[in-house]
Amino acid sequence: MDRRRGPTARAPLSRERVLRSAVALAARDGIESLTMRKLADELGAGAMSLYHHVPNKEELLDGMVDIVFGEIELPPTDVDWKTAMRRRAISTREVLNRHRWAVGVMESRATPGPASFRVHDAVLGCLREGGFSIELTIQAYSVLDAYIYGFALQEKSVPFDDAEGGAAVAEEQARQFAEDAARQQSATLAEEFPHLAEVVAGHVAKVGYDFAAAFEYGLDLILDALERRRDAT
Amino acid sequence: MDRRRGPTARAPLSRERVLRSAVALAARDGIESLTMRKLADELGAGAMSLYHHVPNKEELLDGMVDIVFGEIELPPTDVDWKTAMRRRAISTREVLNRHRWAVGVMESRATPGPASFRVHDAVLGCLREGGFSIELTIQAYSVLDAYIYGFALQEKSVPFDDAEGGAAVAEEQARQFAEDAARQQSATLAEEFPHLAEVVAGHVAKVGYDFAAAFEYGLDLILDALERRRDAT
DNA sequence: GTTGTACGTCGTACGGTGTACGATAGCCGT
DNA sequence: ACGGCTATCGTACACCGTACGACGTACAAC
Repeated sequence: MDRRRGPTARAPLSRERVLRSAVALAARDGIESLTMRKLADELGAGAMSLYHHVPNKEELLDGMVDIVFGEIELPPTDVDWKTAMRRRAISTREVLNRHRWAVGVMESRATPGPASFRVHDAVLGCLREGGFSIELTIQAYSVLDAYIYGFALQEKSVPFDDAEGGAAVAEEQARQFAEDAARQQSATLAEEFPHLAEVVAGHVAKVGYDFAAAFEYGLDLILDALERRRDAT
Repeated sequence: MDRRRGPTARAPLSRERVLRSAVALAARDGIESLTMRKLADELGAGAMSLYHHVPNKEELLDGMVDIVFGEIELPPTDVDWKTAMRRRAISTREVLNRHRWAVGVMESRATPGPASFRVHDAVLGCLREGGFSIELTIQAYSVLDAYIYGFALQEKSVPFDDAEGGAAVAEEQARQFAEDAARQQSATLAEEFPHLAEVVAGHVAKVGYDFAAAFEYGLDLILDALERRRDAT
């Protein structure tokens, strides 16, 4: 059969096309249903054809992660370090939120790609030019990235997106837990975990929880603290 | 055959025993080789027997995570909030480091167990009694946990444990990357990513990288910043 | 002591996974 | 025209989670 011409023609496979299709498939159906066979179907190809453009599934995931890194906005160079880092942090959260699977697969993946190197380098450069010593730059980088990825990790394991949904889910979860507690002889939620109950029932369920706002609050807290460390001594 | 007496006797299965064996197996052989069959072998039982004590593998993982949470030291109540949170944060990092797989499986797992509730409640209580408002307590909890888990996540994806190993690996990685760059027409690492090169070659490779120290530096930075926020207004 | 029943155990089997291997078919330099 | 090269893909294998049903045994009722 002719693979290049005619109405049944198909664009030729390539590493780029394979990776982009994989990202799209993961976005649409979730990472756990990203299968070599499904991915090949998506591309109108046989499963084994993929292995001519990607050595194995591990490296496929590596490549996907690097595509995600490529979507992160580099810290702008025409503003002060603080707003540059702020922009880049917010962009990173947005990207990790758009590709929720990415946080999960980044862990256990030790070989970063070029896009990853690019943002690491830009961030370090931004801090150095902002007047941070090498030691402080390393620390700042460590704290910021830990916070960003950790926040994305928490956010990922929560089944809602907006503040109102947060309130609803919190209420539901509290109700269900109280039910569980009632089923056995144990005390109710409010009795056994009073502080948790106070927070959930007394605040989150009332005003909801805005992830974006919470993220920026913590981010500014860290940025301010870093600035103080930089100006000390 | 007699399963209860004689030299071939074997302790009866139970949810507790299954979970503990699973944690041990994951610690020994890595989480990716934790298989229902292997776990059953480990317990001297058939694979399907496990399903009478655990509904499926997902809930097996949930149970394992809760065992890990149970190892986290609760914030002590006889010291001020700051040292209590410090102790608990360091303990959490140690536990997540002892069970590297835990960070990876926590994500995507949305139903927390009793041990998890216990530490959440204790942390919230510690902050509330430390004089934080409900809103600030939620923020503090969010920032701290994001930092702790994010740090553990970064640490996990690094193949060494101590500072000297860090220096060695950094050097090796830099060398390998330079080699990759040389193989194509592209510039060398130092030319393309100057800030990265500066940090890796100029500092990490020289003095090494001490994860524990870095963690505590960032932790104190955050704790100090939280204290300032609490005392403001 | 007998028997009915419920439960813990496990052999087998099914559908799904990643991927090794070898056959095939089109392209290009000669 | 033709021989190598490379991309494609059908088939097969080992391994995974787990549904199903047979089997042995503990225990309560009689």
